[in-house]
Amino acid sequence: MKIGYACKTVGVPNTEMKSCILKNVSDSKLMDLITHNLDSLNNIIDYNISQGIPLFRISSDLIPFASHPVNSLPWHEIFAQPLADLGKKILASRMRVSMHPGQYTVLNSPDNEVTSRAIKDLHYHCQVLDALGVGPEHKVILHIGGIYQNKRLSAERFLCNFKHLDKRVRSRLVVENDDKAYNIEEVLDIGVKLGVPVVFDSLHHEINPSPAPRSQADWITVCQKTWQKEDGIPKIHYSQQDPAKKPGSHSRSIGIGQFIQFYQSIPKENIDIMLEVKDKNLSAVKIINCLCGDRDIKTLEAEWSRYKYTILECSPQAYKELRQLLCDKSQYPAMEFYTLLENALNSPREAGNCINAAQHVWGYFKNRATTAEREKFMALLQAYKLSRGTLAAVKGYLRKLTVEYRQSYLFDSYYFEL
DNA sequence: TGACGTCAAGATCCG
DNA sequence: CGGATCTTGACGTCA
Repeated sequence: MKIGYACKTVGVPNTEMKSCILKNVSDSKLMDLITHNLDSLNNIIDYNISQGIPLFRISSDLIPFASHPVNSLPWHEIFAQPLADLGKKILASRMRVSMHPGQYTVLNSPDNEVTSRAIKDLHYHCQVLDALGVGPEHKVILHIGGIYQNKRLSAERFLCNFKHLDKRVRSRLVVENDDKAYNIEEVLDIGVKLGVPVVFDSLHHEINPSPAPRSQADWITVCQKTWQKEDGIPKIHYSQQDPAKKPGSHSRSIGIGQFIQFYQSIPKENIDIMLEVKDKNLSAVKIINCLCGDRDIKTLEAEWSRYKYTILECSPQAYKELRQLLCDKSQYPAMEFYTLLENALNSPREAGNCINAAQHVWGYFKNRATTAEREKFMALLQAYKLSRGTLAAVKGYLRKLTVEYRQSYLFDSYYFEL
């Protein structure tokens, strides 16, 4: 079983995808952006390997305006070598990758212009995976689309348009239930008719369930049967509702307790789980560390080193408890560790604790900073204390010092992200 | 016509 | 001038 995350990282340097707006597009701009994005993707892959994250969705932003007429670059040829090298690295580490066009790629639209753009976009996504040289088990995930007053006819239009896609594209496509229009039963009907694998999305299913009285585990089992040998291990999407936001909004992090409850209810074999969550790789590492019995305390210590200043900000009490939890080097208390972390991160932050944490971080610089830097930090901190300045300004300055003085321990910390 | 989702790019404001 | 903060963009559907 593989656990992974989608598109971007949190707290990993040099991994961002860059783009530009349409009116600023030029060949040279696109060349720069693609060069940068491929470098970022390479850094993401390296990070995934270093953390033992075996499943990853590549961002559609990799090639800006890829399926737009404004991009006429033969990027596929120009960047053939770096793409092939990336693919080799992915395969050598046994990582599984995927891509997922967004809600605006609609194959079943009655508007021919829309479907024609969708076809181009699907072609682009497959082209990336082809250029990487990865097999057909590295998938492109697609939703069915709109309803247009008649779901039956709209589903038939999907079937018809799908059958006209390139064979290469068809061999990579999988379909997924969405949170508004097509529930899992309807997607399964389409998937079975086309011989296309179906991805079960847990949160979409909770919001837009099929009326049929089946459990999530049952639907997953049915979906698993739509995956053939060449499609690889059946995959599902898992996410949790953000309690403060509208239905369908992904949670800040994956609650480990709720995840384990779900995990215990589903088939353990023959399944990969893609997490969709705001804290991205952080939740993936958390889940993997909790499911992996053979990791040791050093793994948690490395995690602690990245979370500690944020925890100090949230709750000095939790900070103490977590330090104590990691004292016994013969244990591997992953569940307790992450449960404590989650509780702390979910608690509201008090200014006093934030100031305390900032002063701890300042400790890295106080013996090497110039007088001007010291005065600047003190001024920002004082302004925050008096509600005349923001914590963001204080932390922004600490981040700047972190880069200037190359404090790698802080640079790898989530203090500036969480 | 605007909300929806996404979040960096771009624009503007501020000291 | 640099940094902080606000607005726009790019996509298609639906109310």
